[in-house]
Amino acid sequence: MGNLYRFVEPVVLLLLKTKGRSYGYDLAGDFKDHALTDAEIERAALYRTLRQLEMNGNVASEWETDGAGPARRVYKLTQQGERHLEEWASVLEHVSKSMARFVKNAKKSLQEPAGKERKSA
Amino acid sequence: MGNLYRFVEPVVLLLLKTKGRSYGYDLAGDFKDHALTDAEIERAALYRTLRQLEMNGNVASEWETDGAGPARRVYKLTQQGERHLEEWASVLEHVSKSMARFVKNAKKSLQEPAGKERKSA
DNA sequence: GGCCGCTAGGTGAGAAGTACATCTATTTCG
DNA sequence: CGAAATAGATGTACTTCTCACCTAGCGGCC
Repeated sequence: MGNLYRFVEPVVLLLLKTKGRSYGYDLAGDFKDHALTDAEIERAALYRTLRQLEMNGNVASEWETDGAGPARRVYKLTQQGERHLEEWASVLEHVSKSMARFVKNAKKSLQEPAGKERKSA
Repeated sequence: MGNLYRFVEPVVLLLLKTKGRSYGYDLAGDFKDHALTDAEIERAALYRTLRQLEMNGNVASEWETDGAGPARRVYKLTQQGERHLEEWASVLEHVSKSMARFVKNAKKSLQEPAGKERKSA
């Protein structure tokens, strides 16, 4: 189904909520487990999503220079971001149910052995 | 979540499967009931989706000039289209479950009264 | 007849979103 | 030193989406 930035956003929000604080490279690793798509490709989406989330006040970041390796931009959820996650959850709950309903109907229709869809012949 | 041609496609496929045969304007009416978005906007998506589906051999069309009003381009599902619907069903089943899982986790995380996400203070 | 409104199908074009490649820099390890 | 891992980011061509807009047939009504 492709990458869909729109779906990267809620996952980032949830990961930050459960992890408390994290940074891009680390989150990229977690995405590999949640694995809905290519990890290679998510990277660009991930970094841009994080910055966009910060622009909108849903996360806040600060540089962390101590510890090993290059500096990391560490993010955490703001209160607004938490509300945003709630919104996402309710949107996705609705979408999920719609899809489940669709699947149920599709399966039912497909089961019918070339019946219903004949042209009233 | 916007319009998403990608989601117009499976719904069209299913509608054609259950209705047997139909045309753009008629399908647009059905979308109003499935009502996830603006009916005004779906229109463009719908017509383009139908043509694209035909290009890919998932539906076949013919003009119907009899009956009242302007001519209609009437579509029906091909066998390939039926398989395509099956594929969609299995993709959406998976996505639906992923989303449900996400929602469950999000709710659980959000419930915790400012617990887990503290910075080990 | 002239006009409105419903039915019907369609397109142009700018905005938004996406995919992939590529770049910089720091640190660690052999 | 040079390669690999860590870390953050962007350029850009491409696809998809949105919205406004267009053509045309037919029915009814004044």
